[in-house]
Amino acid sequence: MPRQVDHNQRRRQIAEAVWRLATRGGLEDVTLRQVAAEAKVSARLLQYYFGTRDQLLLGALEILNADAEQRARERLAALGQTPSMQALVRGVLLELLPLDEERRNRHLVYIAYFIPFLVDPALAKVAREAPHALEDLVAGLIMQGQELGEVSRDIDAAAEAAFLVAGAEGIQTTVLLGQRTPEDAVALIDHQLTRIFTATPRN
Amino acid sequence: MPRQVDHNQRRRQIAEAVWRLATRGGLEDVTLRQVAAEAKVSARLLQYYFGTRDQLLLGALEILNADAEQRARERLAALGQTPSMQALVRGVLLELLPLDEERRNRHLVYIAYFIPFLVDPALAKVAREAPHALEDLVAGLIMQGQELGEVSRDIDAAAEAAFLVAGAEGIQTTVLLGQRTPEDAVALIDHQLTRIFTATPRN
DNA sequence: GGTGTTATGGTTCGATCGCACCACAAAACG
DNA sequence: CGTTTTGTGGTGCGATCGAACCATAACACC
Repeated sequence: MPRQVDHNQRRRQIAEAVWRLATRGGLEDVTLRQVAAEAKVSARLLQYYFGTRDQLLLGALEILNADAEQRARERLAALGQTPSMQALVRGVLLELLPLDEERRNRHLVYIAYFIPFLVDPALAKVAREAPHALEDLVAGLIMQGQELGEVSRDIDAAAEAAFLVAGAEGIQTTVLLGQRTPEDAVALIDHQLTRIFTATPRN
Repeated sequence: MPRQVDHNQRRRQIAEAVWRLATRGGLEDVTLRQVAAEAKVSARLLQYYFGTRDQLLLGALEILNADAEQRARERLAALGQTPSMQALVRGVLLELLPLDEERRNRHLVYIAYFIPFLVDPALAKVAREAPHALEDLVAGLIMQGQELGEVSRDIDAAAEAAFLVAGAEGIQTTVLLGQRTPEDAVALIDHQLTRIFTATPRN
């Protein structure tokens, strides 16, 4: 029956099984047999599409990252043509929070991968760039806010951006553990945002 | 040769082996045989002192938590008899940062345990209390700072405390990944502290 | 319509896993 | 001094792991 199948779709189907297992029981539960059963394919297919187990884990992560990036872009685009800098920063930070099943699972997968990130050089390279890019993005938005008069000149954009991103990441953890509701998490973010974005746009 | 051995020391010796393996390769590398080899005891001893593998993981975590608590108390006591509220909050937050090998490894162990925390009810109970207690502690210190005039009355103590703890936790992650130096991490914390603790003590 | 390539299922192997079980040495106790 | 308790090593079992291997059905191409 072959040759009419969409390889990307197959890889995605398998990758999603990896995510589900990783969020459910950590990386140690991501065995070839379990993935095969979860994805409802034969174990042989995993080898065919990804090769070894390490390559499977890496491949599944890359697909996840590509997904996350696209979804973030979509959500930011949904803010409209001329959003305020505050709304943009808010959108970026909220992307880090486990506000829906998709984002929750994504962060669980990242946590499951964390230790390998520190050890395996191949994985480390994948992780190195993203977070710093986020900080720079937020810092740039705050500085634009200063240009537009939405943010006081007294604010240290870089320092505040770094702490905002770090804070969102930390809050994410508490939400995952059930120590805080998503609503409280958003409220904490907004509390900091209203502190930083005090001035009214000069326009 | 038995009966003159210190059980607590033996358990600690084994627990330390668990930590080392967990920080090195995640929980999936913490097998009974590996732990036995790392702790330089026979595999049989693990069963004798901890029982099943799950109990071993849980026991090792409890020892780690007890350690962390005692070390934190020591470090806070080292601040002197009448430290300022700002210094106390700083001490608490810095405890969350991987500033030395001990704290770095401790946080790596926590990350390795994170997924099981969400799944296994026995582990979940252990984790549930600690972080919230930290937030309450910091919030209390900030409110004391308001009483003493170190902190403006306009500050929302609870919200700031939550964001400080979350921020410290998020910064910890970036330091572990090598994206930020420990010095930068401390500087970010201090930047927020000097914002909150503006007023001079009324004496 | 053969022929080669692509996609898939099934099976097997050696290693390793958690854990139960057995043997025994040293101390404690009567 | 004998017996019980406590601490330790070794070994074996059933299950499962990752990965290699074999077979073959469906399509592409000529």
